[in-house]
Amino acid sequence: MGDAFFDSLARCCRPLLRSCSLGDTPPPHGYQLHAALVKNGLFFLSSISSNISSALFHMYAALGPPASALRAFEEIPVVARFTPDWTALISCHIRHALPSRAILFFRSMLRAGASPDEVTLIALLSASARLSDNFSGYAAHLLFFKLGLPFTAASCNAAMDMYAKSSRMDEAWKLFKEMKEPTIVSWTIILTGALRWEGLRSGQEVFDRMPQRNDVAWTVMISACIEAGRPRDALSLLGELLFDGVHLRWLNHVSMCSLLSACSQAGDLTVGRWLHTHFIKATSFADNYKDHLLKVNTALIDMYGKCGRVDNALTLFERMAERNVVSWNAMLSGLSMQGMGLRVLHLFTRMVTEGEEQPDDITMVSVLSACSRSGLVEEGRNMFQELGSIYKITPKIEHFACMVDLLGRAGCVDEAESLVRAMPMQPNEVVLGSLLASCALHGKLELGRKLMQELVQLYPDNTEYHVLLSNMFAASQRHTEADDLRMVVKNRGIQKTPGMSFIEINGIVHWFTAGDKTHPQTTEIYTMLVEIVRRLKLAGYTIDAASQNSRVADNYMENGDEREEREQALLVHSERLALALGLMSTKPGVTLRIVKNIRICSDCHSAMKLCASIFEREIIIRDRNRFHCFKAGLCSCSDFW
DNA sequence: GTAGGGTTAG
Repeated sequence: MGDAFFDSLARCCRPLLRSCSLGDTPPPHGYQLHAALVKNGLFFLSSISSNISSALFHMYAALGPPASALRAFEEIPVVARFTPDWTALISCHIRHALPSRAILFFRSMLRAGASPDEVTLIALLSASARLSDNFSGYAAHLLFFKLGLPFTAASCNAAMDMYAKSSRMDEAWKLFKEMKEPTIVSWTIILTGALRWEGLRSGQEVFDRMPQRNDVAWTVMISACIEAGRPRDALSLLGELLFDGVHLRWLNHVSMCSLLSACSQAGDLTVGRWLHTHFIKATSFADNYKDHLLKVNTALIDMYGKCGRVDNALTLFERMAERNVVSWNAMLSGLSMQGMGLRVLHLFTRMVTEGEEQPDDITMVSVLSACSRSGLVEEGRNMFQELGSIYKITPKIEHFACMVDLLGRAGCVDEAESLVRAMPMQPNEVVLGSLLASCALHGKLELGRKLMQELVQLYPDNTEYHVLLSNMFAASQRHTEADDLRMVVKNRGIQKTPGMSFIEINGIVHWFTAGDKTHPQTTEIYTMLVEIVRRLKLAGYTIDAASQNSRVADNYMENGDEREEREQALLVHSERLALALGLMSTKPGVTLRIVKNIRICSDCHSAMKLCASIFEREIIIRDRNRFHCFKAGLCSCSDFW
C-alpha cells in the first residue's frame, strides 16, 4: 500500500479524534477509534503514527485519564512536540486535580526548549492557584512581561485568582483596580477572595457593587453563607433570586446543590421540597441538569434525610439510575440520624455485597456513628476491627472519635480512655470532649477533672468543659467545686451559640429563643406553657435542673446560682415555646416537627416524652446531632444520645 | 486557558 493510502487514512482519523476531544462524542468513541487503529496494526506504522499521534494525544488530554494522556504524549516524536501539546498536557493534569504534576511538566517543557504562550501561562497560574503557591504563581505572572506576551483580561483574571488563593488578596485587589474593564469573571474572583479573607460582610459589599451578576456569582454568595454556618442567609438569597423571575435560570445544578445543603442545615423541608419540585420541572424541559442528576439527587437524599423524611430519601435512593459512594454515604447518614442503626448495617452490607461502590472513610464514620447512636457496641467494635483488615481504610481521628463515643456512652469509659491513649495521633477536641461527656454520663469524676484540664489547655476559649464538669460535681453533691468552676465561666463570660428552635405551621416558620417574648401570640403561648407544666406535674414530672447539659443548652448560666430561676429557665427553653405554639395551633393528632440548632437538654427530653403521651401527639425534634421522635412516652433514641 | 459544588465525628 502506498503513502497515499496512509495519508487519506490520517486525514480521516484526525477530524474524528478531534471531534472526540471537543466532547462532541461520548468518550468511548475516541477510545474505540484508538483501539481500532491499534488492532489493525495501523497505529504502529511510523508514517501514520507521526500524522495522528498528536491528534490522538489531544483526544486523551481532553478525556483523560492523565496517565493515558501522558502515554500518548510520549508517542509524539520529540521534534514534533509543540507549545499547544505541552499546554494540553499541563491542563489535563490540572483538570484531574494534579496541579503539582502540571508544574513539573511546565519545567520539562522549558527544559525541552518549547516556549510558553499566554495559554500555557494561564494554565500555570491556575495550577499555582490550586496549590496556593504564589512562588510559581509570581514566576508565571512575571513571565508574561519577560516574554512580551499579552496580559489580557483572561491572563489578569488567572493572576488575580492565583493571588486571591495564596493569601495575597492585596495583590489581587491591586490588579483588579488597574483593570480597565473588569469582566464578570474578574468580579467573581474578587468576590470569592473577599468572602474567604475578609468575611461575609465584605463579600456582600462586593456582591452589591457588581455591575452584573450571573449564576456563578450567586452560587459563590450562597455557598459562602453555608460555609459560614448561616444557611438561612443562603435561603434569603434564594428569595432574592426568585423575586425577579428572570433570575430563575441562574438556579443551576451547583446552586441547586448548595441550596439543598442550606435546607439540610436549616432543617427547612418546605424550601427543600420546593427546590425538588422545581428541579423535576426544570429537568423536563432544560438540559442544564441532565448531566448532573447524580449530584442533585444525592443532595436531595441528604436534604430529605436531614429534614426528617428518611422515607422520601429512601424512595429517591432506590430509584436512582446511578449512585456513587457519596449517595450511599448520604443515605447511610440519613438513617443514622434517625437512630436506625440496624437499617444502616443492612444497607452497608448491601453496599459491600452489591459491590457497586467501595465504602470509603466517610462511609465508615457514618456506620460507626450509627452503631454509637443505637448502642450497637459489639457491631461497632467489629466494624472498627475490620476497618483496616477488610475495607483497607487507615483509621483516621474521626473513626477514633466515633469509637470513643460508642464505648464511652455504653459505659466502657476505661476502654474508651485506653483507646484515646493508644491513638497514633494527638486526640483533638472532639475526642477528648466526647470522653469527658461519657465521664459526666457515668459519674467518672476524677478522669473528668483530668480531661477538663487537658481540654482547657488546648482550647482555653471554650468554657463548655467547665460547665460540663461543674454539672458533674453538682450531681455528686460537691457544690464547692461546682461553684468554683461556675465562677470561672462567669468571670470569663460565655461565648456560645444561642439556643434557637423553630416550628413551621401552615407554611409559616416561627422562631424562638429561650424565654422569647417577641412572638405576636406570646400571651397565649405562655398560658399554654403553664397548662403544659400543670399536666406534666399531674403525670409525675419533676424538673431535673441538675441534669447534665441543662444549663449548657440555653445559655442560662448567669442565673445558675438560683435554683428556682434555673428551673424557670428550663421551662422556657426554645423547643418548649415551639411545642406550645404547635399544640395550640394545630388539630389534635397532627405531628409536630421542631428543629433546634443545638442539642436538646435532658430535661426537655424527658418533658417531650411525657408531652407526647399526654397530648397524644407525635413530636419530632431535630437537634444538632440527630432526630428524636417522641411517641407515646418514648423517644426513638431510647434515651441514648 | 481564567470564577462556583455534594457525603462524616462530641
